[in-house]
Amino acid sequence: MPIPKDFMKPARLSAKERAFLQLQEWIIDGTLQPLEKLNDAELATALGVSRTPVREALQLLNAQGFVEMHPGVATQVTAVNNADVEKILPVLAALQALAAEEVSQKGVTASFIQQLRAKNAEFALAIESQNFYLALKLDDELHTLIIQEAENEYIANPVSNFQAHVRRLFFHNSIILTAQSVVEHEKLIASLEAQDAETAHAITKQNWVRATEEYASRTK
Amino acid sequence: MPIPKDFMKPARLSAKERAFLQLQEWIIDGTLQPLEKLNDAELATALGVSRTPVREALQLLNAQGFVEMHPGVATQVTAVNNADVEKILPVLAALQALAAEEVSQKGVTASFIQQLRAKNAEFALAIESQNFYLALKLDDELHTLIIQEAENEYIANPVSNFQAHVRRLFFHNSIILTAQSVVEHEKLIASLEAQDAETAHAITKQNWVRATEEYASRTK
DNA sequence: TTCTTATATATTGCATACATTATAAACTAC
DNA sequence: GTAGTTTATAATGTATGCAATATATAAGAA
Repeated sequence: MPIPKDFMKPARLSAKERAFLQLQEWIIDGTLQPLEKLNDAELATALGVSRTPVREALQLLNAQGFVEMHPGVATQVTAVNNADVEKILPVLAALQALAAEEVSQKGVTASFIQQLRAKNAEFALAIESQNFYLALKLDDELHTLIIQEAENEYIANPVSNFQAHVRRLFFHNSIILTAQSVVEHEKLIASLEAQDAETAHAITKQNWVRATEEYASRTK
Repeated sequence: MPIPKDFMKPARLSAKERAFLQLQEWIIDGTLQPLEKLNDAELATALGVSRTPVREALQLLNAQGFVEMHPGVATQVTAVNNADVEKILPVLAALQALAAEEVSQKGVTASFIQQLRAKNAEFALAIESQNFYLALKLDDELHTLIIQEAENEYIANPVSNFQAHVRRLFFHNSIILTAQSVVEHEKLIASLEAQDAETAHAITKQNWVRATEEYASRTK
């Protein structure tokens, strides 16, 4: 019986990876608050490992913009500026729109379209039941499906980083999702199906731009 | 006499930062060839430091896509796929175009426009004298000026990473620059001056898309 | 011979001790 | 009392030793 390789991999995570994932989660969900001091020795004992893997994880989080390092002074969680919604979402929109455009040009299979529709149906249910965190997660997954299809890691990597930042903004009450997204998703899927790259691009961008504007109007 | 803060900073770089910058440079300019094995102990002695800062630098390079790590086996320089030009440039174009759009909407000062024109003049000279590496560097600097003006680190960070990858592709003879860019830059500057966001966006995108197409046509 | 199993080796991963740096407190000189 | 200097402390940065892992080699049994 052939065992899929991918199944074996997650079995053993290195201490560094565990530390990274745990700290990132804590920063995103607010367990570790913005500007909170991160003493590596303290974190090491808390995570049951030595300082080395903790420091390595902190440096990666620093590269991702979740942690600020001041050599010889302190390491701390970065601040959360709610106004950053207006900085991130346009970039996320541009990248996701580019992916949609590329996928549309390449052409798609029927089963891929079916996957998207299924995910959008789940998304609609989550919105309807006002489970907004689940909705955000499903929205991410829907766009990630498209990005994986684009097979462009230069899009996929920054997008996955931005999604993490968006999740943190969500936990700090900076983002809202509405039923309007369900309609937009369906339009997006239809344009992919019709290989209409221009519309696919436009709709994807509109999807996040609208969210940005909703944020802006709420804060006025 | 007030000494500018920024002047003091580069004076002392940590061993990790020195290792990172040196290794990145070596990977970009081909001193360290694609797929070359990177033994951290070896690199440590070569750089006159211990394994720790070297390993930290390698992990950052891994996050940036310059290094591949296979735990317990080997660490090596990532491969260079010349076809990646067609993956990176559209993304770089999309991000730089977004920056140009934002700057255009915000409005610009006369001195900023003057800076851009000066840089483009240098760029034109470099192209004319067929100093293509200098030209690439000046092109980067021109677009970086615009990106700094946009004040959006979610654009600036991935772009600076992509520029590093593009420089590596240049050293592996995957990219060419032509005098056409000089004309496009001038059009871009004019559209920024006129606060024409749409044109600024379109020109910036065209600037790299054309380079991509030139690459594609050369490889056929 | 061929497949299996030990074993040796090389590499990365982790833990810990030490060095360096930056800040704040205490102390001295004026 | 205040300014400047010294000293103490706490944090990060670096070096080194050891552990764990993966691969290749060699040995042994079928």
